[in-house]
Amino acid sequence: MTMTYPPLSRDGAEPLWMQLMRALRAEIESGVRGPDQPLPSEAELSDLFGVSRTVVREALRELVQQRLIYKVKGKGAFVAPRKTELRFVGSMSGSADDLRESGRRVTTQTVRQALGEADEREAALLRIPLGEQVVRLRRLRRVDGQPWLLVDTALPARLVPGLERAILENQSLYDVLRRRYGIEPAAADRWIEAVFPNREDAALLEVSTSTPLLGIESVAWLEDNTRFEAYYALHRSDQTRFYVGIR
Amino acid sequence: MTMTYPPLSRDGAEPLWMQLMRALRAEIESGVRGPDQPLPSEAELSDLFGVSRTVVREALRELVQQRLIYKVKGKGAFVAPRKTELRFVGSMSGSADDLRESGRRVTTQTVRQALGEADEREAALLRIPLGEQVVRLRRLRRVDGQPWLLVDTALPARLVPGLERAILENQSLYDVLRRRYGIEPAAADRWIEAVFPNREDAALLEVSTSTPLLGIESVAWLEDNTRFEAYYALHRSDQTRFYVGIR
DNA sequence: CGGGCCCACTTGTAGTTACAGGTTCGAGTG
DNA sequence: CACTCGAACCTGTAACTACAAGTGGGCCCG
Repeated sequence: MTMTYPPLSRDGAEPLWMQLMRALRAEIESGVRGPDQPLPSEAELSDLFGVSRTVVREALRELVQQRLIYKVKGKGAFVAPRKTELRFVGSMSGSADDLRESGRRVTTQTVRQALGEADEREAALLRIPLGEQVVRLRRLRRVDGQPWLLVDTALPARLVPGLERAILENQSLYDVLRRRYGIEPAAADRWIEAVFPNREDAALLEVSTSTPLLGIESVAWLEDNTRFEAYYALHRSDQTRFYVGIR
Repeated sequence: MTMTYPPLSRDGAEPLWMQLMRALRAEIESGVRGPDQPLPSEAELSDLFGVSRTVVREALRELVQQRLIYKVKGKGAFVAPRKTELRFVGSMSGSADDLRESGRRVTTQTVRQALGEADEREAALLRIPLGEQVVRLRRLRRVDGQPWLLVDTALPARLVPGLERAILENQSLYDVLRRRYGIEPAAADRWIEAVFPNREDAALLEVSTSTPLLGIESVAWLEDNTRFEAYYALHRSDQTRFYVGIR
């Protein structure tokens, strides 16, 4: 299997290791090498591409981190099986859609809806400058009349002009984002913790301040890595549980 | 701020970069450097610890990946803001593998390990008849010495003969399942809730019975839909949060 | 006093060498 | 024939050098 590789450019526009990483990734994703098939050794790649082992190792390190390959000391580097790694395939949506399908009556009440300036936490999560305009939403979601979820959402105003005036009652925010702003979520990070609510949140959720709740922080982004939404949700888990599927 | 660092051991038991990474991480997590405060430059660290810049860069790279620091070209490395947000990557595994990679000392203590007959919950989750033999495990996982996770696992004895006698201390259960029984997890469902521990569990986790914990129920299955594992895990979330990446 | 440039310092990239430690496989030995 | 042991090969760790490229402060000049 003697592949012909495009030569690497040494004009300094792009690091050698990145070019090499791309070349190897393209080859792997093309499927030329099956799962668990070995890549050429570092020394061989070094010769093949005319670069130092430093560059080769840097490129392989990146591929390992992307979980496209794995390395075994003393043996070599191998194509990782299951190109779609097992991951949490959670409801990308704010869960409204899923619940609706289950035949329950889901209502969403907007408690607050306003323009504001990003505080430190929002700026960090959304990767925007401190003080940049954001649309803030505080929404209470009920299922069959019972308080379920209290969500504080922040979105960069630049991405969603006019959202501070949109009617969101009983709508899925993700639906609005998709239809009105063409926003297609690509991925998200979420952190889940067990917390107590403060007095105000407890009142809205109709629980005592000593009821343990799920606190869920989330940041979601587009294909191009633009962060478009950050939220913190308080989830009553005394009646139901938060579901995560992994496929 | 002239810190006194413990000297690095050169006996080869642990790579220099990992020792250095640990030393820097301990310092950062102790809080002596505030958020966005600069670390010593690579050259300074090199001198301070008497190692090459190679070792320093390797250690810093690891800390960047753990999101404890960030680097800016031409300026330096800085303590990342956001609290001690220890990373807990959720993939398929029981989290042991992921944590181990982050260079922390993960120990697993088997509190109980026995054969038994499936109760109603286990039978329903595993889709086996009531009373069929199951292997039950109760394991306590510590990270850097601190109790982290208490897991009650049930597996159909038919699928894992002899597991009730296997030595599981400090091993990843998923590793054992894979190597010894050829079990390859294909998917899983998980439900997360916020709960209080009972007295016994609280004692094991070294928290009070009024500390809110994450309760995680999980059932995992093979490609052919055979359920091979059901567990309920209690997760301390006062020190770290449960992370879910959605891609 | 203001502006621009240079220099010192920083991280990033790339090359080199050396050796440690794990894996594989075949030659030689009992 | 089985078994061992070493050679060859692999990745991991560590050292060194060199230069590119970004940052920031201070000095000099107009």
